[in-house]
Amino acid sequence: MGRQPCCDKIGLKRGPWTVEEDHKLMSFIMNNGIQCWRMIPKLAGLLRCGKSCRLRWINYLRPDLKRGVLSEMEENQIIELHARLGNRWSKIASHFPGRTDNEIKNHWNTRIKKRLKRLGLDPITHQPIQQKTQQSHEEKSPDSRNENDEEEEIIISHVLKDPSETQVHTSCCNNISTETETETETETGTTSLINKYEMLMLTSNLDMDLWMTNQEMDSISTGYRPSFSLEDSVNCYPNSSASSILETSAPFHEFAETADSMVSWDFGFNQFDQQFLFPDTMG
DNA sequence: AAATGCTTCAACCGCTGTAGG
DNA sequence: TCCTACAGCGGTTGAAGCATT
Repeated sequence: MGRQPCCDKIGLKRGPWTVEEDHKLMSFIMNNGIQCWRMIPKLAGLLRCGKSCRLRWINYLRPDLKRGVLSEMEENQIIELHARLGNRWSKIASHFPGRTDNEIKNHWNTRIKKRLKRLGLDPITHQPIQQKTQQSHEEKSPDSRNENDEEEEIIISHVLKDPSETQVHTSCCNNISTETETETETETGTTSLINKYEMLMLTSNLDMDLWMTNQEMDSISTGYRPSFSLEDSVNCYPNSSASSILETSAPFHEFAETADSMVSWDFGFNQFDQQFLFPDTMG
């Protein structure tokens, strides 16, 4: 006989998570860690399947998540990594501490894909769509070219570069500006999300000290450091309430200071997930 | 103000590799 | 060795919000 089924799917809740559910899941994980996703909804008093809990934690509740719009540099790095790795979102996400594969995948499908198409590049092969590119260039007289055109050319030449030229890429990314729409249009959503998160943190009776201690101990025992820089997170929201999260949450601030000394950034979420195992706190 | 279309992204679905029984 | 659960992954969906008519 094999294992017990993951969930019978009868009487389980689906759809968007409520604040109460988030609170329950977050409190449980903060205090007990993660050992078996199947057991978590039962132990936490949630009418969800373990898979749903896992997804909610990874994509939304994890305290090290970097919230807010992806930076220009991140976006260009995604393009480069996608050219090298294809649709391997988790691999790509592993290069962006605090970003989830789902987030990057969504960003790719909703923004970058369109951007590349607009630039005359095939989003799958990253090669120019020859006819269209030629045609569009012929249609434009030299006078009609604007700054965006120049910027697009920089991106095209950049994407077509040998992917191994990462160093060149990184420095060149700093000069590439994406569409101005991105910054402002997501501001409202981001602020709302941060406010929700802030409320969750403040209303949750979370043992952050225990959490931080476990993080510290685990990193010592495994030699692994968490992939997290709150400084980076704050940079995403220069005028939002994110900074107030730091101010009102001392453990986070301490964590940020610890994170400042981190050296290695290149590891995946698989490793990240491992650090949430707290064997000493599980029954 | 209402209707319609578009965009975004959280959440689900189904598949795969791995490992337990 | 086989069966099955589990974790993780990528593709897809649909609700909600926003923009346009």
